[in-house]
Amino acid sequence: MQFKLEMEFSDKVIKWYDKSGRKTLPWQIEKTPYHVWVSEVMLQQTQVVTVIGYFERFINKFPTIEKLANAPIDEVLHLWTGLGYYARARNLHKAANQIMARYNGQFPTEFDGVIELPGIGRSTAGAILSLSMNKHFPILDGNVKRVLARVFHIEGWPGNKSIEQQLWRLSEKLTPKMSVAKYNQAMMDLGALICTRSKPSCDFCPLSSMCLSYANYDWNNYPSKKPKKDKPNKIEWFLVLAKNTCKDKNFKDQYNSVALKKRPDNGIWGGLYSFFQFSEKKEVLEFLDNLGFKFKKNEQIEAFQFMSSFKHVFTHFNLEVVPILINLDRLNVELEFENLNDVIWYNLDKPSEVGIPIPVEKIIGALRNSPYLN
DNA sequence: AATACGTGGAC
DNA sequence: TGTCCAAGTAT
Repeated sequence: MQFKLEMEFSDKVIKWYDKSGRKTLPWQIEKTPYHVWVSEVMLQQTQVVTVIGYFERFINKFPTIEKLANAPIDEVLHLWTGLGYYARARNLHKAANQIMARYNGQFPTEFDGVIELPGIGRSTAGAILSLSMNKHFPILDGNVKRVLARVFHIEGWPGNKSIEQQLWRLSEKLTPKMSVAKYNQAMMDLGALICTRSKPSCDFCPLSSMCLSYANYDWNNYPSKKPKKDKPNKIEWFLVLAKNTCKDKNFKDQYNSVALKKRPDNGIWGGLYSFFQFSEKKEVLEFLDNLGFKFKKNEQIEAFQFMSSFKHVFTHFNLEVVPILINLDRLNVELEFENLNDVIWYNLDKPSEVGIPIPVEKIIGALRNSPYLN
């Protein structure tokens, strides 16, 4: 009895995929473990339309696991700039090196070996093994969760451990022995194209005849919403130290450069290059003092140039960014950073290939397109 | 178990 | 304009 329902479920899903599923996304052309791996990681919490360009640039730059493993981490993060969740890029790079060391550059083919790699959890491991090797493993991404929660009326927020466990059991039970690759891809496509978050296209859904949410017209209640939480507001001063700002094109060796510092590998924007950041304004002055950078009172006013502040929204807090520009040329001083680690002079005309957070990109863009540095 | 981790699409 | 949340994982 149960057996029949499961067969019917996967059969309908697979037949729908043959007619209406996606088959020509960039990572579906050569479904190697490497391509599927990179795409699955990029697609974590990120929409397909955003990923496509990043995937193509990434694979073009790092065509093999070996090339990725041997690349400098800054280059990897450069290709990830703007995609967010930068730990994914650091873990990808780390995992590539593990694959070189442990598996001679061949992507592991056993579940235990795959899930051991940093940045790969149960769902991503299942996706790689099924999509690229047709191995029998279930997946449970946001799409599958939504489809299953609606069809079977699974109550509760899937972020809740026990709810997630229920969904995993369902996914295990429904995943067919045959055609796993097609079935898993079909479930993701079904969630992305038909069983969408809002206004699902139930008229075109192969599962409508067995869907409890369709029968009750209550798809909006499944899956349950995430509990709301207050987002704190934070403010951060970005110190923009600029030098060599001569714009005379006939004068060689004159560049527009700003100082950027590599952030620690853990925490927000880990491994990316940002301006010196301070949560208190007075810390900016203390920092300059410590560099031996003494201001006279009136000099300070001339030296500081407040650029337009702006808001940047994260998942878990709102950030107001206040860029403070100091044009070192005007002060006729030279700051030495020899005593500071991980500082680069980022040339606005010849950008370094490093990872840059979006707010830093915005400030750099403003410098390029405005008279700030003239 | 709950929280940290980015950015942008959709409505 | 604000809200939700997208092919999740690590700690």
